[in-house]
Amino acid sequence: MAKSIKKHQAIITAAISEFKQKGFQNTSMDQIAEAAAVSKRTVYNHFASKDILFEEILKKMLELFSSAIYVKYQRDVSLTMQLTDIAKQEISVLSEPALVDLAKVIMAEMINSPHRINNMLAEVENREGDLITWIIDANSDGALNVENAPFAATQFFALIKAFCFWPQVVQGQPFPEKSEQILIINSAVTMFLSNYKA
Amino acid sequence: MAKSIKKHQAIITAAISEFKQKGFQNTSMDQIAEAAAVSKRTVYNHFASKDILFEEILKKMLELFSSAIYVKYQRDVSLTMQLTDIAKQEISVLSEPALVDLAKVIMAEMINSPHRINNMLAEVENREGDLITWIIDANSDGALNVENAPFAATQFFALIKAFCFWPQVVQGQPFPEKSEQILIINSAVTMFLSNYKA
DNA sequence: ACTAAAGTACACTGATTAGTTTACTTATCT
DNA sequence: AGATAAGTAAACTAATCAGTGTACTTTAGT
Repeated sequence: MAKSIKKHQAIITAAISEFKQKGFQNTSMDQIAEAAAVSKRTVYNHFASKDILFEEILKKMLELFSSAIYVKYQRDVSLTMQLTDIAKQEISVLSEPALVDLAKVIMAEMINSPHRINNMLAEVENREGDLITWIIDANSDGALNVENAPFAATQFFALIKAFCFWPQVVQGQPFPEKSEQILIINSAVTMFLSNYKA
Repeated sequence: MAKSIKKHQAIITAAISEFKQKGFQNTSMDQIAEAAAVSKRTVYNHFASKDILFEEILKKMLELFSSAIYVKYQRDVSLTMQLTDIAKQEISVLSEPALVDLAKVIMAEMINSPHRINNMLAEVENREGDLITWIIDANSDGALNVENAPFAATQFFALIKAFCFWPQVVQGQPFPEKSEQILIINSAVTMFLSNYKA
């Protein structure tokens, strides 16, 4: 039943588009149905309620961004290069417009249903795990001098997100140009290493 | 007419309390009236519409946080001490629960009325101005070596807000203890200076 | 071609809510 | 005390919206 799948997709696509324009609360099921060029009844045949539709969409969008950062500490590669690589990977994730959309939708729902939101946003936020293990490895190799790896990881990402995430989410600012990205990354890496290099 | 003023205050207090619990959209005027122990008609006699009530409250809350950071670059005081002082002032502002409430309410409205929200949040966010001038002064005194003062100021505050603002707003985490605050501040100051000290 | 699943159009319920009206009561000021 | 400004209670309007029921049509698989 290819038709059914197509309709299903159309509903999801339309709902994402509407939600990110107006938020969850301000989007009616009638609007979604119309945007999807589908009858309202069909929307309800695919998704039992507005809440279920919302959660399935959040889940779907989250999957897009659950990819881990690929890093492994390498003794024979300069710390600067390794950290730069990590930063670049993070920026390439943050630069997805869909991620900003997701973050906005989630933020807008924060007050209304914090329970539903918290885990999800934590997941988007917590791409720090891989950096933490990298730091620990570099540390036990004697290359870094970090007492608190999670703390340091948060600091490193903070130096990136201050330019490449929060301004976009909160103030709708455009994502920094490539040249600015390089500045941001280099400065974060230098700052981090000038403080934590063993 | 002291009575009238009291009612006015009660409405504002109740509205703030309701908004921060449920957001703007999810709070009805009946609920506000009830929480203020006031008739609904009285609410409308004081505030012509729900939107006007909302904007007046946002204005009022913002005033609470428009205080500038008090800093002036001093050649004869160590950079570490001066920066630590700046960080402490920033943290004391961020630690106000009312600020987090305000930020949450604003975030929740972001999608629905970005125009209304943008300037306001920019104001809450932009406490950086004073640090920028401090950096410029320190720079021309030869104590720092910063090419881009606003950029550096953003970095410095990012190192604080990553622990003392965003986790509270987004995930409802508790504000760090005094002992943690000291760690955060010291680490931010050290990191900043180890990179930018002339 | 036939059948079953899927989709449609549309009217409907029930709940919520911003904002109003009205007839009445309570404070405040002189 | 009497006039006036403010507050109250409760019913009401008009709109929106989630979700349902139904009778009908389209599509897909065999």
